[in-house]
Amino acid sequence: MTRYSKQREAILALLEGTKDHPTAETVYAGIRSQMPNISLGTVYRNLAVLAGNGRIAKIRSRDETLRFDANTRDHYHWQCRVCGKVQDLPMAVETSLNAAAERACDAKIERHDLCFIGVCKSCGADEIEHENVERHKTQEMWET
Amino acid sequence: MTRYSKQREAILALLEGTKDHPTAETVYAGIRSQMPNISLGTVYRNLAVLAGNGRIAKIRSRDETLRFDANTRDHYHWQCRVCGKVQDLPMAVETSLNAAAERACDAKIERHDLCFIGVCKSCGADEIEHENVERHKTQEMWET
DNA sequence: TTAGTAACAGGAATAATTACTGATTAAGGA
DNA sequence: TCCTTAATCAGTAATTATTCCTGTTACTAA
Repeated sequence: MTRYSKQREAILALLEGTKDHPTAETVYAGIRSQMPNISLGTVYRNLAVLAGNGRIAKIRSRDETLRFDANTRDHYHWQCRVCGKVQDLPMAVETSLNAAAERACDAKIERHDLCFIGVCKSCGADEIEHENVERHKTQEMWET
Repeated sequence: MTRYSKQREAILALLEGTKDHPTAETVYAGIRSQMPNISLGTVYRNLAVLAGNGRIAKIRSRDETLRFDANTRDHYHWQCRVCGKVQDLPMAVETSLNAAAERACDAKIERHDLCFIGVCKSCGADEIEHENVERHKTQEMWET
């Protein structure tokens, strides 16, 4: 039986009030300003409870730690590969992909997670040319 | 300067010889059978080097730890939400999605990671009905 | 050969997350 | 309104995944 708790409400409210996808640690920092002695364990526990309820979604982008999102309507994300920022993408979900995937494997496909990788405008501005590492003969040999 | 090493070669060979997407720990266990005193740190370091080279790809599915894949051609994955297994999906990559995404955000989109979620055949067989948790009035109230 | 340095094994350190403990407190019933 | 009980809490210890450090080994180029 899930019971009301001020802490859980605050966590949900924080997530609903942001367009970001904060990590557990970020949620903790945010809640602490209004509830100074909440514990990190409580944040983790409630994120798990809320995710279990389907009130929030856990998302995970490449190389990143777990992030949370109060927008549980199925939607896509994109991440800047330079600064690592993750954002919602206001575009329609291609549900037809699920059927296509199901044709290609032996499973009942229910949904999909899609994250685009790119470079955001501000990072693109000062992006440095990719280093063109000189490859040594030896390396080429075994790297073939 | 990247230099030849037996350990790195073994790690790459193991990844190339599997259709799985092993975790670092799994790679470690696999290599240890043929090279008993390789260290876990070496596995991590070489996975990072190989991923840096583009020889392998890091993949991350929801709720999972990092996994590695020697197939660096862009391709999709699917994961069983019951047993957690991750597999390749033999279907074409929808590169047109990148352009669609780019229209929806202020960034240069380069690629995308797509992972389908479903239930594999063997898990589907013995899947149990989702518990229909009785919601209490109080919970409804604050959960609205 | 040998100097230089990438890579190694082993282990310590860090980061993220989960589990435990005893104290609180919401919720339903007397 | 007052109890009972179990969910939740704060605080902390433990675990897990990953990275970093140290002294040693062994490719490579000269």
